[in-house]
Amino acid sequence: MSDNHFYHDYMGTGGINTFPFFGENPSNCDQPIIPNIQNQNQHQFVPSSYMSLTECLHSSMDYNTLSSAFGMSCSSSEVVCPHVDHQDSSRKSSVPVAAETVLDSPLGETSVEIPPTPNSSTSSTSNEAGGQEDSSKIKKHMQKKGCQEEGDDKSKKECKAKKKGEKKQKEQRFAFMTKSEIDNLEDGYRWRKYGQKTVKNSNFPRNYYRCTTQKCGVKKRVERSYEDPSIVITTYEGQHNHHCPATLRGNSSFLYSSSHFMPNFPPQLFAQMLPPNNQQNLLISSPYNSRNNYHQHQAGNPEYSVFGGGTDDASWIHKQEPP
DNA sequence: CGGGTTTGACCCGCGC
DNA sequence: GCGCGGGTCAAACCCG
Repeated sequence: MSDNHFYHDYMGTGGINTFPFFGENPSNCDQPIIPNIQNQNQHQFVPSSYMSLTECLHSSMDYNTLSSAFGMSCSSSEVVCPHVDHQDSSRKSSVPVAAETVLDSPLGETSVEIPPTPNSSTSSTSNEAGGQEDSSKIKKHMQKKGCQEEGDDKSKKECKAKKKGEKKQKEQRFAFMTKSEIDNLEDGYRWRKYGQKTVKNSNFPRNYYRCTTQKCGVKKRVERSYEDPSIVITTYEGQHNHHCPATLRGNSSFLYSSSHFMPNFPPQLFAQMLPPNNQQNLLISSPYNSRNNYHQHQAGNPEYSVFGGGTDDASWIHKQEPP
Protein backbone atom coordinates (compact mmCIF):
# COMPACT_ATOMS: atom_id res chain seq x y z
CA MET A 1 0.00 0.00 0.00
CA SER A 2 1.35 3.32 -0.85
CA ASP A 3 1.08 6.22 1.46
CA ASN A 4 -0.54 8.89 -0.50
CA HIS A 5 -3.65 8.63 -2.55
CA PHE A 6 -6.36 10.70 -3.98
CA TYR A 7 -9.64 9.47 -5.19
CA HIS A 8 -12.25 11.23 -7.08
CA ASP A 9 -15.90 10.74 -7.33
CA TYR A 10 -17.81 12.48 -10.00
CA MET A 11 -21.01 13.16 -8.24
CA GLY A 12 -24.10 12.99 -10.23
CA THR A 13 -22.73 10.68 -12.84
CA GLY A 14 -24.70 7.83 -11.52
CA GLY A 15 -21.98 6.08 -9.68
CA ILE A 16 -18.59 6.22 -8.12
CA ASN A 17 -15.76 6.92 -10.45
CA THR A 18 -12.20 7.00 -9.46
CA PHE A 19 -9.95 9.93 -9.57
CA PRO A 20 -8.79 10.23 -13.16
CA PHE A 21 -5.17 9.83 -12.28
CA PHE A 22 -5.82 6.43 -10.94
CA GLY A 23 -7.43 4.88 -13.92
CA GLU A 24 -10.79 3.30 -13.83
CA ASN A 25 -10.47 0.66 -11.24
CA PRO A 26 -11.04 1.85 -7.71
CA SER A 27 -9.02 -1.01 -6.44
CA ASN A 28 -6.04 0.61 -8.01
CA CYS A 29 -5.50 2.42 -4.80
CA ASP A 30 -2.56 0.21 -4.19
CA GLN A 31 -0.70 1.75 -7.03
CA PRO A 32 0.75 5.10 -6.26
CA ILE A 33 0.30 7.20 -9.32
CA ILE A 34 1.57 10.67 -9.67
CA PRO A 35 -0.79 12.77 -11.67
CA ASN A 36 0.29 13.06 -15.22
CA ILE A 37 -1.44 16.31 -15.73
CA GLN A 38 0.15 16.81 -19.09
CA ASN A 39 -2.15 14.21 -20.43
CA GLN A 40 -5.13 16.15 -19.33
CA ASN A 41 -5.03 18.23 -22.44
CA GLN A 42 -7.86 20.39 -21.31
CA HIS A 43 -5.75 21.61 -18.45
CA GLN A 44 -3.22 24.18 -19.26
CA PHE A 45 -1.39 24.90 -16.10
CA VAL A 46 1.30 22.33 -16.50
CA PRO A 47 4.05 23.28 -18.88
CA SER A 48 6.00 20.87 -20.96
CA SER A 49 8.19 20.10 -18.03
CA TYR A 50 7.17 20.05 -14.43
CA MET A 51 7.22 23.35 -12.75
CA SER A 52 8.11 24.08 -9.22
CA LEU A 53 5.48 24.68 -6.68
CA THR A 54 6.31 28.32 -6.58
CA GLU A 55 6.13 28.54 -10.32
CA CYS A 56 2.86 26.82 -10.21
CA LEU A 57 1.50 29.29 -7.78
CA HIS A 58 2.79 32.28 -9.64
CA SER A 59 1.70 31.04 -12.99
CA SER A 60 -1.67 31.48 -14.56
CA MET A 61 -2.81 28.38 -12.83
CA ASP A 62 -5.65 29.12 -10.56
CA TYR A 63 -7.96 27.25 -8.36
CA ASN A 64 -10.17 26.66 -11.29
CA THR A 65 -7.48 25.05 -13.31
CA LEU A 66 -6.20 23.12 -10.41
CA SER A 67 -9.55 21.92 -9.40
CA SER A 68 -10.26 20.77 -12.89
CA ALA A 69 -6.89 19.12 -13.00
CA PHE A 70 -7.95 17.18 -9.99
CA GLY A 71 -11.17 16.38 -11.65
CA MET A 72 -13.19 18.77 -9.59
CA SER A 73 -15.43 19.88 -12.30
CA CYS A 74 -17.72 22.65 -11.32
CA SER A 75 -20.82 20.66 -11.75
CA SER A 76 -19.50 17.63 -10.02
CA SER A 77 -17.33 18.60 -7.23
CA GLU A 78 -16.66 15.87 -4.81
CA VAL A 79 -13.60 13.83 -4.36
CA VAL A 80 -14.09 10.89 -2.18
CA CYS A 81 -12.21 7.86 -1.15
CA PRO A 82 -13.81 4.69 -2.31
CA HIS A 83 -12.87 3.08 0.91
CA VAL A 84 -15.13 5.49 2.58
CA ASP A 85 -17.98 5.57 0.24
CA HIS A 86 -18.15 2.31 -1.56
CA GLN A 87 -20.17 0.88 1.19
CA ASP A 88 -22.69 3.57 0.72
CA SER A 89 -22.34 4.40 -2.90
CA SER A 90 -25.94 3.67 -3.60
CA ARG A 91 -26.92 6.53 -1.39
CA LYS A 92 -24.33 8.89 -2.66
CA SER A 93 -25.06 8.44 -6.28
CA SER A 94 -28.45 9.94 -5.85
CA VAL A 95 -27.39 13.00 -3.96
CA PRO A 96 -27.89 16.17 -5.92
CA VAL A 97 -24.82 18.17 -6.63
CA ALA A 98 -24.29 21.85 -6.34
CA ALA A 99 -24.14 23.25 -9.79
CA GLU A 100 -21.63 25.93 -9.10
CA THR A 101 -18.31 26.08 -7.44
CA VAL A 102 -16.60 28.97 -5.81
CA LEU A 103 -13.09 29.19 -6.95
CA ASP A 104 -10.28 31.26 -5.63
CA SER A 105 -7.68 32.77 -7.81
CA PRO A 106 -4.02 32.37 -6.89
CA LEU A 107 -4.06 35.83 -5.45
CA GLY A 108 -6.82 35.01 -3.15
CA GLU A 109 -9.46 36.88 -5.02
CA THR A 110 -12.66 35.03 -4.90
CA SER A 111 -14.43 34.46 -8.10
CA VAL A 112 -17.63 32.70 -8.81
CA GLU A 113 -17.74 30.35 -11.68
CA ILE A 114 -21.07 29.24 -12.93
CA PRO A 115 -20.74 26.33 -15.26
CA PRO A 116 -23.07 26.03 -18.19
CA THR A 117 -25.10 23.26 -16.74
CA PRO A 118 -28.85 23.09 -16.56
CA ASN A 119 -28.61 23.04 -12.82
CA SER A 120 -26.74 26.26 -12.54
CA SER A 121 -29.66 28.42 -11.72
CA THR A 122 -28.16 29.75 -8.54
CA SER A 123 -24.86 31.18 -7.58
CA SER A 124 -23.02 31.59 -4.37
CA THR A 125 -19.94 33.07 -2.89
CA SER A 126 -17.47 31.55 -0.55
CA ASN A 127 -18.89 33.66 2.20
CA GLU A 128 -22.03 31.72 1.93
CA ALA A 129 -20.28 28.74 3.36
CA GLY A 130 -20.79 30.29 6.72
CA GLY A 131 -24.16 31.55 5.78
CA GLN A 132 -25.16 28.10 4.85
CA GLU A 133 -24.29 26.89 8.26
CA ASP A 134 -26.15 29.74 9.80
CA SER A 135 -29.18 28.98 7.75
CA SER A 136 -29.02 25.36 8.65
CA LYS A 137 -28.86 26.35 12.27
CA ILE A 138 -31.82 28.57 11.81
CA LYS A 139 -33.53 25.81 9.98
CA LYS A 140 -32.91 23.48 12.87
CA HIS A 141 -34.08 26.11 15.24
CA MET A 142 -37.19 26.55 13.20
CA GLN A 143 -37.81 22.87 13.21
CA LYS A 144 -37.37 22.55 16.89
CA LYS A 145 -39.16 25.66 18.00
CA GLY A 146 -40.61 27.91 15.39
CA CYS A 147 -42.67 25.48 13.42
CA GLN A 148 -43.75 23.56 16.45
CA GLU A 149 -44.61 26.63 18.43
CA GLU A 150 -46.75 28.02 15.71
CA GLY A 151 -48.82 24.96 16.13
CA ASP A 152 -51.53 25.22 13.50
CA ASP A 153 -51.50 22.82 10.60
CA LYS A 154 -51.21 25.52 8.02
CA SER A 155 -47.88 26.81 9.24
CA LYS A 156 -46.63 23.28 9.66
CA LYS A 157 -47.44 22.55 6.06
CA GLU A 158 -45.74 25.72 4.97
CA CYS A 159 -42.72 24.73 6.95
CA LYS A 160 -42.61 21.36 5.28
CA ALA A 161 -43.03 22.89 1.88
CA LYS A 162 -40.21 25.25 2.60
CA LYS A 163 -38.01 22.42 3.68
CA LYS A 164 -38.74 20.54 0.52
CA GLY A 165 -37.86 23.53 -1.58
CA GLU A 166 -34.58 24.27 0.04
CA LYS A 167 -32.84 21.07 -0.79
CA LYS A 168 -29.48 20.98 0.84
CA GLN A 169 -26.69 21.85 -1.49
CA LYS A 170 -23.58 19.76 -1.36
CA GLU A 171 -20.38 21.63 -0.73
CA GLN A 172 -17.33 20.90 -2.77
CA ARG A 173 -15.61 17.96 -1.24
CA PHE A 174 -12.49 16.03 -1.59
CA ALA A 175 -10.84 13.33 0.37
CA PHE A 176 -7.38 12.00 0.62
CA MET A 177 -5.64 9.23 2.43
CA THR A 178 -2.55 9.60 4.47
CA LYS A 179 -0.50 7.12 6.32
CA SER A 180 -0.23 8.53 9.76
CA GLU A 181 -0.54 7.59 13.36
CA ILE A 182 -2.21 10.87 14.05
CA ASP A 183 -5.86 11.09 13.20
CA ASN A 184 -6.29 14.79 12.95
CA LEU A 185 -3.61 15.92 10.59
CA GLU A 186 -2.33 19.43 10.98
CA ASP A 187 -3.18 21.56 7.99
CA GLY A 188 -2.75 25.05 9.31
CA TYR A 189 -6.37 25.72 10.01
CA ARG A 190 -7.99 25.51 13.36
CA TRP A 191 -10.69 22.96 13.79
CA ARG A 192 -13.22 22.25 16.42
CA LYS A 193 -14.59 18.80 16.83
CA TYR A 194 -18.34 18.74 16.85
CA GLY A 195 -19.17 15.12 16.55
CA GLN A 196 -18.05 11.57 16.44
CA LYS A 197 -19.84 8.64 14.94
CA THR A 198 -19.23 4.99 14.75
CA VAL A 199 -19.15 3.92 11.15
CA LYS A 200 -20.81 0.82 9.90
CA ASN A 201 -18.36 -1.92 8.95
CA SER A 202 -15.53 -0.09 10.62
CA ASN A 203 -13.93 -0.45 13.97
CA PHE A 204 -12.89 3.16 13.93
CA PRO A 205 -15.08 6.14 14.66
CA ARG A 206 -15.48 9.02 12.27
CA ASN A 207 -14.71 12.42 13.69
CA TYR A 208 -16.35 15.61 12.53
CA TYR A 209 -14.56 18.92 12.64
CA ARG A 210 -15.57 22.44 11.77
CA CYS A 211 -13.32 25.37 11.07
CA THR A 212 -13.27 27.56 14.14
CA THR A 213 -13.11 30.76 12.16
CA GLN A 214 -16.34 32.67 12.39
CA LYS A 215 -18.60 32.36 9.39
CA CYS A 216 -16.35 29.81 7.80
CA GLY A 217 -18.40 26.75 7.20
CA VAL A 218 -15.65 24.42 6.18
CA LYS A 219 -15.89 21.00 7.67
CA LYS A 220 -13.74 17.99 7.63
CA ARG A 221 -14.24 14.38 8.46
CA VAL A 222 -11.46 12.26 9.72
CA GLU A 223 -11.55 8.54 9.93
CA ARG A 224 -9.31 5.56 9.62
CA SER A 225 -9.52 3.17 6.78
CA TYR A 226 -11.16 0.01 7.88
CA GLU A 227 -8.94 -1.85 5.48
CA ASP A 228 -5.70 -0.38 6.65
CA PRO A 229 -5.90 1.22 10.09
CA SER A 230 -2.63 2.98 9.53
CA ILE A 231 -4.30 5.12 6.90
CA VAL A 232 -6.16 8.23 7.80
CA ILE A 233 -8.89 9.39 5.46
CA THR A 234 -9.55 13.08 5.61
CA THR A 235 -12.47 14.61 3.79
CA TYR A 236 -12.74 18.35 3.41
CA GLU A 237 -16.05 19.96 2.65
CA GLY A 238 -16.42 23.53 1.57
CA GLN A 239 -13.90 26.26 1.11
CA HIS A 240 -12.32 28.55 3.61
CA ASN A 241 -13.31 32.17 3.23
CA HIS A 242 -10.33 33.40 5.17
CA HIS A 243 -6.61 33.06 5.28
CA CYS A 244 -4.95 30.23 6.99
CA PRO A 245 -4.38 31.18 10.63
CA ALA A 246 -0.88 29.80 10.45
CA THR A 247 -0.23 32.10 7.53
CA LEU A 248 -1.27 35.10 9.48
CA ARG A 249 1.33 34.19 12.01
CA GLY A 250 3.57 34.28 8.98
CA ASN A 251 6.46 31.95 9.09
CA SER A 252 6.99 30.12 5.88
CA SER A 253 7.07 30.43 2.17
CA PHE A 254 5.15 27.23 2.04
CA LEU A 255 2.33 28.65 4.00
CA TYR A 256 2.55 31.75 1.99
CA SER A 257 2.27 29.72 -1.12
CA SER A 258 -0.46 27.40 -0.18
CA SER A 259 -2.52 29.65 1.95
CA HIS A 260 -1.92 33.14 0.75
CA PHE A 261 -2.12 32.44 -2.90
CA MET A 262 -4.66 29.72 -2.61
CA PRO A 263 -6.15 30.19 0.77
CA ASN A 264 -8.75 27.56 0.35
CA PHE A 265 -6.57 24.90 -1.01
CA PRO A 266 -5.31 22.36 1.45
CA PRO A 267 -1.57 21.98 1.47
CA GLN A 268 -1.82 18.29 0.97
CA LEU A 269 -3.15 18.77 -2.51
CA PHE A 270 0.06 20.36 -3.56
CA ALA A 271 1.81 17.14 -2.92
CA GLN A 272 -0.06 15.77 -5.87
CA MET A 273 1.75 18.10 -8.19
CA LEU A 274 4.98 16.40 -7.54
CA PRO A 275 7.34 15.82 -10.34
CA PRO A 276 7.86 12.09 -10.42
CA ASN A 277 11.19 12.13 -12.10
CA ASN A 278 13.11 15.13 -10.97
CA GLN A 279 16.43 14.45 -9.40
CA GLN A 280 16.35 16.73 -6.46
CA ASN A 281 13.28 16.98 -4.41
CA LEU A 282 13.14 18.61 -1.11
CA LEU A 283 10.57 17.27 1.20
CA ILE A 284 9.67 20.15 3.36
CA SER A 285 7.77 19.62 6.47
CA SER A 286 5.07 22.08 7.11
CA PRO A 287 6.02 24.83 9.52
CA TYR A 288 3.12 23.89 11.62
CA ASN A 289 4.46 20.43 11.89
CA SER A 290 5.16 20.19 15.54
CA ARG A 291 8.40 18.37 14.91
CA ASN A 292 9.48 20.81 12.28
CA ASN A 293 11.59 18.29 10.47
CA TYR A 294 13.24 18.93 7.18
CA HIS A 295 14.19 16.05 5.01
CA GLN A 296 15.95 15.76 1.75
CA HIS A 297 14.94 13.14 -0.68
CA GLN A 298 16.26 11.81 -3.92
CA ALA A 299 14.28 10.34 -6.72
CA GLY A 300 14.08 6.62 -6.24
CA ASN A 301 14.09 6.97 -2.54
CA PRO A 302 11.44 4.65 -1.27
CA GLU A 303 10.10 7.44 0.84
CA TYR A 304 9.41 9.41 -2.23
CA SER A 305 5.79 10.26 -2.64
CA VAL A 306 5.22 9.72 1.00
CA PHE A 307 3.96 12.75 2.65
CA GLY A 308 3.32 12.55 6.30
CA GLY A 309 5.04 9.24 6.59
CA GLY A 310 7.52 9.12 9.38
CA THR A 311 6.29 12.18 11.12
CA ASP A 312 3.19 13.04 12.95
CA ASP A 313 1.66 15.06 10.25
CA ALA A 314 1.04 14.89 6.57
CA SER A 315 1.78 18.42 5.58
CA TRP A 316 4.83 17.78 3.57
CA ILE A 317 5.22 19.00 0.09
CA HIS A 318 7.86 18.41 -2.48
CA LYS A 319 9.73 21.27 -3.94
CA GLN A 320 11.61 21.09 -7.15
CA GLU A 321 15.01 22.64 -7.25
CA PRO A 322 15.33 25.26 -9.95
CA PRO A 323 17.35 24.09 -12.94
C1' DC B 1 -13.28 31.58 32.35
C1' DG B 2 -13.00 30.67 27.58
C1' DG B 3 -12.41 27.40 24.25
C1' DG B 4 -12.21 22.65 22.94
C1' DT B 5 -13.90 17.70 23.51
C1' DT B 6 -17.18 14.10 24.60
C1' DT B 7 -21.30 11.85 23.91
C1' DG B 8 -26.19 10.84 23.91
C1' DA B 9 -30.05 12.50 21.53
C1' DC B 10 -32.08 14.08 17.64
C1' DC B 11 -32.87 15.04 12.61
C1' DC B 12 -32.96 13.73 7.94
C1' DG B 13 -32.53 11.22 3.68
C1' DC B 14 -32.77 6.96 1.63
C1' DG B 15 -33.98 2.13 0.67
C1' DC B 16 -37.13 -1.41 1.43
C1' DG C 1 -44.41 3.99 6.93
C1' DC C 2 -40.48 2.10 9.06
C1' DG C 3 -35.82 1.27 10.06
C1' DC C 4 -31.10 2.28 9.27
C1' DG C 5 -27.14 5.00 9.03
C1' DG C 6 -24.89 9.40 8.51
C1' DG C 7 -24.66 14.03 10.13
C1' DT C 8 -25.42 17.54 13.65
C1' DC C 9 -26.67 19.58 18.04
C1' DA C 10 -25.87 20.88 22.60
C1' DA C 11 -25.25 20.03 27.51
C1' DA C 12 -21.81 18.41 30.33
C1' DC C 13 -17.27 17.99 30.97
C1' DC C 14 -12.28 18.95 30.61
C1' DC C 15 -8.20 21.70 30.43
C1' DG C 16 -4.92 25.43 30.25
